[in-house]
Amino acid sequence: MSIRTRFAPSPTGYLHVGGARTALFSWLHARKHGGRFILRIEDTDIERSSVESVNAILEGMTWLGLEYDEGPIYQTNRFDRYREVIRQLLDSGDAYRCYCTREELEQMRAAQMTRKEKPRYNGRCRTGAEPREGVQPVIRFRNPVEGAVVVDDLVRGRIVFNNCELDDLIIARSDGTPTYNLTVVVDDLDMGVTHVIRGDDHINNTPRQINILKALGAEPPHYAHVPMILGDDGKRLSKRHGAVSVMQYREDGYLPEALLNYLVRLGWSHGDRELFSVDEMIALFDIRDVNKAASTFNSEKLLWLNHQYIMNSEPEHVAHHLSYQMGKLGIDPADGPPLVEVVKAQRERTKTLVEMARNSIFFYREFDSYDEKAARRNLKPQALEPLSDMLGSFRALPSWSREAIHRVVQETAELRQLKLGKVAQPLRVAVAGGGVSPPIDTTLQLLGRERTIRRIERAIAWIEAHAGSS
RNA sequence: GCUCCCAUCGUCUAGUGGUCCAGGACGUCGCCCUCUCACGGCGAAAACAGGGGUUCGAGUCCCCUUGGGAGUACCA
Repeated sequence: MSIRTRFAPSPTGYLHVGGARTALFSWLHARKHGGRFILRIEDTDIERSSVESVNAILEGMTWLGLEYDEGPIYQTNRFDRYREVIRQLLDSGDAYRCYCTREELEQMRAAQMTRKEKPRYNGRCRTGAEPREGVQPVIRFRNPVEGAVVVDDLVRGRIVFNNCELDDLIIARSDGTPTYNLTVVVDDLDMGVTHVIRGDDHINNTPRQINILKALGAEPPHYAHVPMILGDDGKRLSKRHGAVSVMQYREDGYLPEALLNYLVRLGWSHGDRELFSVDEMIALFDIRDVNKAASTFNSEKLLWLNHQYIMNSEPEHVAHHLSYQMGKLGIDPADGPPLVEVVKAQRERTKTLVEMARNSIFFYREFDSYDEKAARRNLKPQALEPLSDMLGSFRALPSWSREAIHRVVQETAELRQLKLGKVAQPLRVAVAGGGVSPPIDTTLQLLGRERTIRRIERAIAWIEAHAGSS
């Protein structure tokens, strides 16, 4: 039988990194085995679900490149089918109506707690309860009281739950809408899901779901419960607790492949290897190799990985993502050197695309003022002569090539008997506005002759104007 | 409280009873390279939570303790 996996988020927020990793594992498992990956939207909680969230999740999946083969399937479109299954369970005696009120249930739980018992439904309506005036019943699944449920989890190994620990869960609310544990079971069954890969916060739901499946006469799928991701503070990373949206990483200048690579290494590894292309992940990933322990999200390592991808990916690819950041800064790439060349010049020194864009603004637009510290250290009267020398040389330079520019800078240093730094650094501040830029010849070459000359003139004027005051 | 899960450097991890005085990576700290910032190179500090077993031998198997996490909803 061909493998089918699914990612089933509830649309109550954006796609966060924890969900993204679960989706990635599920996606990888399907891709590796030539199976199919299904996206299902678990929106039965109408109160908390929203179309904005659905769009945010879809957007995140698209940006990461986790394309799905089927879906998105919305549970709210399947209510008829759930009702049908609930009817079936009712008819077979595997479910029953419960007329207990919320208040009664709360009291019951409170009493159990004080007795140090596990709070659970006591089965009061289990053996046929009379309808009560003014109470719309819920429907409960009749869980077996004897025996045990054995889950052979692909990452956890064997987990055994005694049925006597489980209670009769609600499968339909008093308004008739189905609840999570019922819809999951029905959907996974109908969609032919062979491997349920999800967060380990669902481990405790698994035996209940298996029991429902059995009542329906179905064979349970394989389960793989992957550990949670913890935040920097060691607490669970979730929507409720400091989870970070996948799309935030796009805004912050990360490449999707870098995030994917970081996520796949959280809880999974392959020897000493750190870098995996998506194809390599597909080839090497095995759900059985996933760790059991929760892991902590480490932004520093993600940053390093991002830098690796910026340095080693095709410059065209990086440039494509850089253009998004340039756009946010209001810069038109047509106003300066080709983005690809900027990428090649900047990639070693910027860890994010945001940083790269910011540090490259001066190629496209005039800067307002010099970096104060850099100007104080470099734009001094002593720099006047070398700058003037170079201004003349650059005007006369037959070809605006890196080699020629480099020669000018070097010859100026020799002529004035200065170290290269004493000449290059003032020049750098003059053209870039600050003390940091790619190698000086590359910087000038990309900037172009006209801009270079104008900026040297500006710097000379600035030095002369500030000569007295410093 | 109860049920379930987890436990190797600060962090991600390798390790499937001997080859581990525990390997790699991020980060940190030195040194080298250098026109700035980086990249790169070399090196250092840094861990088997604790206690009992089993075994000729345990990071690796078992038990307990401790510490984390999840669930315990007419949420998913």
